[in-house]
Amino acid sequence: MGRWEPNARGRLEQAALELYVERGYEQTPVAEITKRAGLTERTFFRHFADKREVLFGGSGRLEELCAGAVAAAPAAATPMEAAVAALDAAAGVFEERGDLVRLRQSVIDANAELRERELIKLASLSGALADALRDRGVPDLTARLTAEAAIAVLKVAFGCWIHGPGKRTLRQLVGECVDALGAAVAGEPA
Amino acid sequence: MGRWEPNARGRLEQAALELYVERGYEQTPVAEITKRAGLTERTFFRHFADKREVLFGGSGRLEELCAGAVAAAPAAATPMEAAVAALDAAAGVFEERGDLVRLRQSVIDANAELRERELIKLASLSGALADALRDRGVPDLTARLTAEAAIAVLKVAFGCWIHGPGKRTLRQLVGECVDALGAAVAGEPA
DNA sequence: GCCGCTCATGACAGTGGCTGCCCTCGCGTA
DNA sequence: TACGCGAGGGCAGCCACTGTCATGAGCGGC
Repeated sequence: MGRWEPNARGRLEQAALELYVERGYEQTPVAEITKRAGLTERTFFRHFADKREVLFGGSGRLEELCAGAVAAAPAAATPMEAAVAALDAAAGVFEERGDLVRLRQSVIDANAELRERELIKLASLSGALADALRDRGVPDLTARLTAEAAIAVLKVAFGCWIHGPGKRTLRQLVGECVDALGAAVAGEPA
Repeated sequence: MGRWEPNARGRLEQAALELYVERGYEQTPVAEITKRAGLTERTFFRHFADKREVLFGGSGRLEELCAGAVAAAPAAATPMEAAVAALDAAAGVFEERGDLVRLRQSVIDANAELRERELIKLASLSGALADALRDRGVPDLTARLTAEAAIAVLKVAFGCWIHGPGKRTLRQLVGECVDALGAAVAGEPA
C-alpha cells in the first residue's frame, strides 16, 4: 500500500468518461473530474496534456497494433491488403469493447473539440500506417495514399457500425467499404 | 466615413497572419492581434469563434466552390470524376494565391491546434462533397467513400505541392494522386 | 538503522482564451 | 426629431493550463 491509491491515471480516465456522459464535456470542469478521482487538478495535467486527451489514452496502443499488423502481413500481400490487415486488427479491438467504445463515441460526437482531437488521432494513425508500409518497401506516394484510403474506410465503416442497425460486425463493414471504395475509385458509375 | 475604420474582420485576419508568422501562433496573444488591427479583444471574438478560426475564414467559400463543381459536373460523370472536378476547382483557388497559401500553411504546420482545426475543415469539406454527390443520386456509402477518397487525394497532393520541389502544378499532382490511388486500391503490388 | 535520492502528488499563483452583460454612439428611418 | 439598430468598447469573471516549490512514502546503499 503506497502513499496514494494506485492507478491515478485510470481513475482519472474513468471519472472523466463518467462525467462527460453525465453532464457533457463542456459542462465538466477538470476540477470535477479530479474531485471524483480523489486527486488535484494539477495531477490531471501531469497525466494528460489537456482536458481532451483523457479520452484518447488508447490511441498509442492502437497505432502500435496497426503498425504491427502491417509488418506481419505476408510478404506477397499488396499494400492495400497489408493496410486492410491493420484495419481488421483495429476492428477486433473495437468489437471486444463494444459498449465502452459506443459510450466514448457518443461523447466525442457531441463535441466539436473532441471531434477535432479524434481526427488528429486518425491522421496520426494514417501516418503510422504509411510508415509501416514504407518499411515494407512501398514507395512513399503509394504508402501515403494507401494509408489515407484505409483510414477513409475505417471512418466510414466505423460510422456505419456505431450508428447503423447493428446487424453486421465491424470487420464485415470494413470489407464492404473496401469493396465499395474499390468500385468508386475504379470509376464505376453511380 | 463611419464611426469606425471599415473591414474590421479583414484587418484582424491580416494582423493575425502577420503576427503568427512573426512570433508563432502560441506566442501571439489575441490582445496583440487586436492591438495591431486597432480593435479590442472583445471584438475579435465577435468575428471569430476562437483564436484558430481567424486563419480559416475562407473554408466556407471553398466548400461552396467544391459542392458547386460537383453539381456542375456532366450528368454522365462517375462519382469519382465529379469529385475530381471539385478538387480541380479547389486546386485552382490555391494556385491563384500560391504565396499566401504557403505562408498560411507554414503557420498551420507549426502548431498542433491549428493542424486539428485544418483537419476538421477538411472533414467538413468531405461532408459537403458527400452531400453534393448524394444530390446527384449517388448512394450514401459510395458518396461518403468517394468524398473521403477525394480528400485523401487532396491532402497528399497538397502536401507534395507545398513541400515538394515545386515543378508540377497542384492540378497535375491531383491527377497523379488519383491515378496512384486507383492503382493502390485496385490491389497493385508494391 | 539512518541517509539521501526518487518520484508521484499537493499547493498556489499567474497567464491567457473566451463569455456575459451592459454601455456608447453614428446612422438610417419613420 | 425621435427612435431603434448594429458595430464596437469596457469590464468582470470562469476555466484551461503552466511554472515553481513543497511534501513525504518507498528504497537502495552503507
